[in-house]
Amino acid sequence: MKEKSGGVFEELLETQQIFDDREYLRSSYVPENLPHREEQIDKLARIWVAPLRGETPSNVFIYGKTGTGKTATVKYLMEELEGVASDLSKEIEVSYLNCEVVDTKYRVLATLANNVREELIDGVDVEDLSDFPDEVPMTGWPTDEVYENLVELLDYREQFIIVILDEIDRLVSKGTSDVLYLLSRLNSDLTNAKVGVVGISNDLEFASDLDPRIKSSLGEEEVVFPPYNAPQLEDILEERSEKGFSDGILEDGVIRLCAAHAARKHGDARKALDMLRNAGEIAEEEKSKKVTTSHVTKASKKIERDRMEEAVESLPNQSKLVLMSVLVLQERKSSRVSTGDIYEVYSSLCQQQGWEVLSRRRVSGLISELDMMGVVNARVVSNGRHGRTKEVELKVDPLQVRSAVQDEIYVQDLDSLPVRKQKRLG
DNA sequence: AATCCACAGGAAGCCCGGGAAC
DNA sequence: GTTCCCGGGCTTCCTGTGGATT
Repeated sequence: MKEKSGGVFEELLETQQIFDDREYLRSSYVPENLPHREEQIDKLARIWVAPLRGETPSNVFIYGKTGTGKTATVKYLMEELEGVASDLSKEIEVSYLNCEVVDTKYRVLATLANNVREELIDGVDVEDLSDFPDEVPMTGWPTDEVYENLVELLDYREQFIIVILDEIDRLVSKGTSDVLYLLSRLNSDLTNAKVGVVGISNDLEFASDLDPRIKSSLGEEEVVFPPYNAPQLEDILEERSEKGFSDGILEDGVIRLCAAHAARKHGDARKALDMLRNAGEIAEEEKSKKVTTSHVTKASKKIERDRMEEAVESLPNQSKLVLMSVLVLQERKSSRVSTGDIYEVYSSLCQQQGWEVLSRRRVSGLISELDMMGVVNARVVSNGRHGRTKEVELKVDPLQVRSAVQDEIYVQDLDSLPVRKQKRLG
């Protein structure tokens, strides 16, 4: 190995360092300073100071779209809270659940119980362990027994527990909102401990189809995180890039461009950061001395491409076949692809694969779905006597479609596919 | 003005797999 | 285990429609 020094690694070391520490440029990183969230932080801090004073904290609903800093703000405040609590030797525990993963009544209660149990084991002498309720298995117990177990664990000592339910709207849409009812009245079953519930939702409307009792009890306080505008995003990016990038590596306008892109996409700070980091990575690959706006443009395209590729790959097989039909038709006779054309090609492709042929109605629906995803562009046009149809146009790179689709589908002999006689138009 | 094409897209109901309740 | 229920994918049937053609 030694004689090879001077090779790859040294070369890499000699080139200009783009990143100082790219961790700061990831959206998962929780910064200690959250620009333009002073109002929300202030409001939440007022709520969560309660347990430090020995009072029960109010339950809170937090609303805001993705990338508006909800989770980061809450995590930051919780760290602070736990820090201050241990200074004052108060028992305050935080239990964080992501409801996208923990998405049933049983799992919420079980995960919560096990979290509480773990904290408890850390907090008290190990010899007491035999008194503890058992660990809840991830399946098997009746739900009410899990609940009793949880209550027992919570009440084991005087303490405050803050339960954070991230992506809480997932619970409601899956119809498991009765667990929220249980949580909302948890305090009435407790004597030593007090629980505060924090619900974080991407969906601003989600509370509207919630049982009014749950709504009023869990939503005692509401905090809204509005989307960032472009200047605010710039501030955030500025702050992160100071730590994340080497000094002076960013060309003027790079941050502004990233912010502008993301501001157009609903003020999503996560997207803005991804774009900035990607731009840096592209600059690094190109061994560039600076990160320029053209790197940002490339990053933006790359992100879009990756998104599309993932979308196409994760499509159900039937949809892939429909997409393939659009591709075939477009290559064959260029543009002006109509639903009827697609259906014919689709059904023969289907037979070729030995698959069931879906109905016209369904295929029409699948085309609409592809349209909504942005994989194709479909618009309804009327050709007078020749009827109304959708004109479909591929919106992604044909090569991408090919590579994504070919894993599952082997298309043989495209020339044998039917082509409808070209009708006269205009 | 009336006709009629080639679909769009809504409504209702079927089927099937999986999870909860019995 | 069985039964029940639910949601999603799908079909069938249907009504609606913009504008070239008659």
